[in-house]
Amino acid sequence: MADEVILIDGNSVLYRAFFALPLLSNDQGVHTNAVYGFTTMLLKILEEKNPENILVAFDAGKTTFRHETYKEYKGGRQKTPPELSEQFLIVRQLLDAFGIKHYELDQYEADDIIGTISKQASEQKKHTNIITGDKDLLQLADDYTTVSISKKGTSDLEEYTPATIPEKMGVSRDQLIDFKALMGDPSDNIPGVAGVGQKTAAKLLKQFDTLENIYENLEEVSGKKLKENLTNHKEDAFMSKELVTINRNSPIEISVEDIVYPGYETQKVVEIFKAYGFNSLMDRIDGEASEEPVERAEVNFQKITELNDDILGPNENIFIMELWEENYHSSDVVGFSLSNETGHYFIPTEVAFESTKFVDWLKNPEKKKIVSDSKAMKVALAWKGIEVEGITFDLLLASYIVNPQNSAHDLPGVATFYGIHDTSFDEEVYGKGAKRKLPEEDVYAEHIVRKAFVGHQLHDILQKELQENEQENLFHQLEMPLAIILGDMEHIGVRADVERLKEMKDDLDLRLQEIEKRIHELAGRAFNIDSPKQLGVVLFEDLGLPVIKKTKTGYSTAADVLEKLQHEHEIVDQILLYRQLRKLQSTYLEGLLKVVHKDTNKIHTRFNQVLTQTGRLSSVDPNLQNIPIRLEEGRKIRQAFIPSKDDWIMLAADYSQIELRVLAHISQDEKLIEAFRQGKDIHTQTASEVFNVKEDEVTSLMRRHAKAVNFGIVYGISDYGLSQSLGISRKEAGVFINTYLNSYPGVKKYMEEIVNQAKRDGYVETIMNRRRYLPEINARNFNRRSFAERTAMNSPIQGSAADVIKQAMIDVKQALENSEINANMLLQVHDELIFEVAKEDVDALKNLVTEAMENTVTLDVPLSVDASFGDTWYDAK
DNA sequence: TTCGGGCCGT
DNA sequence: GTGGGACGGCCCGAAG
Repeated sequence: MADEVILIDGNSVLYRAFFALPLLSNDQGVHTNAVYGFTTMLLKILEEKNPENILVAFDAGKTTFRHETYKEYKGGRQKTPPELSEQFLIVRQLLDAFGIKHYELDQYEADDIIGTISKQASEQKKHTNIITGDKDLLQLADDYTTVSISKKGTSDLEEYTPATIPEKMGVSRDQLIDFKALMGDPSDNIPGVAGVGQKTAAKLLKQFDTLENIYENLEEVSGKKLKENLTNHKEDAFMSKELVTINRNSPIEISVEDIVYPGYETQKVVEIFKAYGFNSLMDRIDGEASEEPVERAEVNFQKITELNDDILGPNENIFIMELWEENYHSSDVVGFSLSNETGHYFIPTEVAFESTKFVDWLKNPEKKKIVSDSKAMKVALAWKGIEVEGITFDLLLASYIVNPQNSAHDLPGVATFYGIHDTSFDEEVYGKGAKRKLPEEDVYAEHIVRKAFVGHQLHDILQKELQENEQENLFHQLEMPLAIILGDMEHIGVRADVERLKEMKDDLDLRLQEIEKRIHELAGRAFNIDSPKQLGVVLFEDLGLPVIKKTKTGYSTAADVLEKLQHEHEIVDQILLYRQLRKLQSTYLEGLLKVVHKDTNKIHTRFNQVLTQTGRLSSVDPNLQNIPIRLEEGRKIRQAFIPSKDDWIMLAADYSQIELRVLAHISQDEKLIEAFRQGKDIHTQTASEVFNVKEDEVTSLMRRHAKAVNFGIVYGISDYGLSQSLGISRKEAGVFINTYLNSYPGVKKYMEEIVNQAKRDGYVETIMNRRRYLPEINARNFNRRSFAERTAMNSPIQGSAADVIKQAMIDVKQALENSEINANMLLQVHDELIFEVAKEDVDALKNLVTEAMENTVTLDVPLSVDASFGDTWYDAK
């Protein structure tokens, strides 16, 4: 019905939404689930009801006039979770953005405000709809007033009118107050009459109509016990009645006329939705208006045709290099932009590279450049033979350090995150997919200039946040220098033995053909083995093998399932072999051949430095951090990674047990520290502790189990996870874990403390102050909370290990530059570094690298590095 | 073009 | 009692 008065019980709706929805949070770790739920409901109401007046009422505070009647009112209530408290502020901001009035009154509850306004409205014969999650408000229903209760805390509303209440509640509208007075309400600590519940209360009211009548005719009440209870708790009953009666004459200072709803301004709502990450709700706000472009600052810029000393004079510059492709090893340059105290400039690519002045400016370390993605810029320019210097601040990298959970790691994304809307997204300017193309120069010139324009603001913001988080060292001393080193490694590349790759591929082609033929024979028909769907039909329908596990879409044909079916049918082994070889073929042999640089036979990966939640790097195009090693067949792929020069060889140096050593250090567990100090085999040592035997009595099975437990500890253990990896029951796994934690009390204490710390601060930290925010650490959903808890345990370990090797890379690089050694650092694979080195320098390099890696940081346990070399990566083992 | 299943690494 | 190892990237087929 249009033109209704809408009255919303803010507290109740927010509470309901909070407990109904998973604990969402926006990019800054602010919880938003309740506000989100509230908003979906609000939008629905605005869409459906088109209200003329609307008010959201809130409870004012802890004490109310009801506490004068009964000081235990609402006593014993659980404290409002802090994740919810913070949302009460947000929801008020949201209402302001919508232009919706909200109101609270000292000493009164939201119910009383709503009761008073709805009384006014009814007297004016206005139709009113009350939205709440609390059935107590049903007493306000009348001929003009409908009460809507949200079901399960969602925006699903159930409407109650005086006509429908008896059916739904078992008593009439007029009896609701007496009903509650008899029953009481444990959640509000309202006593009611002891021994009287819903059924008895309804029965009594059916017979006597009102509370007063019951007491006037007490002798007619059936049941001795009940009569006794009523007599003994008469005071409770009438006090309860007083408590549950909504005050409809509260001294509010607003009236129906004051809560006229003018409609919202789209812009304001868009902003708040963006701020809290309600992207999915964007298209529900007024369609026409929401397409209005955000008002952006006017940016006047100059297109440069000739560089001069004035423009290039200043010492602080925001400098943007726009690349067309993601892969900066091969990308064209779209253009440059520059913003400094003299103005904003677009510099076309040709103008730039033909200008000696500009190239000199790039190379000049005195000319300070604040950039976005320094590694991309450095590598792209390196391919053109230019060594850019003077990069002092990488906006993307800083954004990652300050907010690793923000996945928008391009400049417009970062700007938007901070509420700056003066840039467009690349997709908006260039299009995406097949439609991606370069627009008119004016258009992309402005786009690129705008990126530089917002750089100043972002620089200020990020600098401040780095400082507040005490992450300036992490940023300036670790990540910034590392970006340069990684860029060098990527640009140098790794030489591939293309002939060897081709040989292996041809060989595999033949073998795969044979296996495929054999599988089709065994199946009795041809089908696509690469299709899990078709394979599932063959195995579980045609051949009738037992179904062990299902996936969302059908039968699971994963390796662990197939392994259990090995004895059922000959085809299973063939499929496992096929899978193994097919993986090598497609991902590694064909995959690597595709990315070998034609002229140099080198492979140039890109390390993503701003992606992982833990601080590790990742590697793409190709991923050189997952080249096979476990199975010999796959390991041979490493024979195709060779030095780039004659008489050079490959050297690999890896940290031994770095994560467990980090754990020993962080947890300060005495036994663990001692084990590493004495250079013990840690898995054997663990087995000896957990199984309570002497070290020389540890069997290989014990050691295997202990190793799995150690892994589990590092990953943030769950009994289920361990049971899966060891093929034992969950119970047995649980016993292992407990025994472990009791053997290493320091570790146990760490695990408990880190989870508490995460609950308190909302984040955990590494030894170098790298943060990970854990918004779901207090989630009520077991699953989400458990996951966050494991993450809290794991992230400081994995992340600190990542810090250590990053620092080691910087130290190694520095030591190499100070030496006469001819060598290149080529790859990082989480806990190992790969080099190529002139044969005569190999011993020197081995010493240098081992020394640098082992001493890069001082922990309370020694770090240990194993280094080995050979003619190929394969042989460096 | 996007998603899910599967599988490679630390 | 729940659902469940941590962090990634790339291949493929199938669906949109």
